[in-house]
Amino acid sequence: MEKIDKRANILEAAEKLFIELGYEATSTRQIAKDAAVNMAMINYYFGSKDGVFMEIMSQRIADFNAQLSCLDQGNMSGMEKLLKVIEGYTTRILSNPGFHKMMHRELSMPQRPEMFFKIKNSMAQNLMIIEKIITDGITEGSFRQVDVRMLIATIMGTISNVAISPSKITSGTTLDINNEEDRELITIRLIDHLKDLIITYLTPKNDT
Amino acid sequence: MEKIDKRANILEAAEKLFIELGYEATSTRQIAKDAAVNMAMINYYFGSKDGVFMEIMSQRIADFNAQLSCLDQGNMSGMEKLLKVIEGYTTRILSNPGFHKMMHRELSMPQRPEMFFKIKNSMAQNLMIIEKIITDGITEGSFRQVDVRMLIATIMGTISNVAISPSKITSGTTLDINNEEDRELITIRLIDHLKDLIITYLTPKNDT
DNA sequence: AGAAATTAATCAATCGATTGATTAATTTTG
DNA sequence: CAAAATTAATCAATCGATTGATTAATTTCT
Repeated sequence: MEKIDKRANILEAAEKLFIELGYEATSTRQIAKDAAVNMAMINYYFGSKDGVFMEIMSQRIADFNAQLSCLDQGNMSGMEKLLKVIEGYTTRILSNPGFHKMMHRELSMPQRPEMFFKIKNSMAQNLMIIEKIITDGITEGSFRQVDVRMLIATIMGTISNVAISPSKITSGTTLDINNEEDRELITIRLIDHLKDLIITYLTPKNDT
Repeated sequence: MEKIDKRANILEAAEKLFIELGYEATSTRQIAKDAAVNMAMINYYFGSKDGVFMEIMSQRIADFNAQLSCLDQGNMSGMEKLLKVIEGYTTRILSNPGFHKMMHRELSMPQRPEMFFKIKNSMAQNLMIIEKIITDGITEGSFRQVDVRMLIATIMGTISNVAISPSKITSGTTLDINNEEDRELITIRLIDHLKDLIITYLTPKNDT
């Protein structure tokens, strides 16, 4: 029988190569080879190399957004909401740092405008969720007055930095973000740090 | 007379294209065209496309390190030192966000190992400067006890995020990091934010 | 100084290799 | 048998690099 899903094979092999080599440096021949599939299958299933890329990105982004859209509910306090969202983002992004790396790379080369805007909009959407929570918190006085956009850059930037930068740099000399066990430890450590940072920074000072 | 420096022209045109399109997507033909130079001049002066890229990166990195290596001196307090370094980094990186973008892109594709390690080492060096300041501050009790590496990820990540992400996302709806005037405003805003954040986060709590 | 020799700079043309994509033929499946 | 899936072979286009020839500038020799 050995019925193999060639379509899925292509997606899997392509994602791995795109992450590793980037879009341009990845050839359709290499994708076909790694997927153990004839070259023409790529165009048969996805129309083009671009089609493969779009499919991968769209899937992951949709998946990402779906898992995060259900985080902001419930009658929690502003701080509880914010910490919950941060924890969700961190866990989600660090669960697949390779894809996050690829996404950022793509965002830094606005060559495929369609994909560029898809990523940008996805980010903007997530950003607005956080922005609303912080702004509301400031309005009702439970948060200090801060530069909201810059604070969001701090949150997102910290997560990205841990996900993308060579882990030997970020997390110390021993941990490797590409190792599953280490990644769990890094994730916990990052969440703890962000919580501590946000609580310390946003909690109003009790003046006399 | 009109003696033009073709070598410099090539470097300038190439950097612009590398930033905009990425290494792979930039053709030597386009570089030659934009530099108003014959194709063969690229190989004549730099040996190869890779040679051009290496030259650009090496120059910028050396320049960057030179400008920053002189920041950590003087008999300032730990906090003063740290804020000074952060201000220096921010100013320097935001003065050329395009290059920073390209550097991160390159760091996410370890295809040219030589360049990868050059960038990595440059970053590691800068990282160690900050780490020492923070660690010393913690030891002597002027800083709170925090996860140093993660805090560095926050500092670097925040700066990178502002430099790299589409500015409409980071800095609000009106500012554009590619506009010179806006960039100045963003730089000031980012420095203010980081100072506020770091001071708030690292200043020991005055318990009862 | 001036002719001769040497080096540096520049060019058009083209190389072989590789790219993404397509075709036409074949096999598998329902 | 007909539709879908798969293959090998091939397409034009583009890639980075190199060639041999030509011109401009510099150095050497007398």
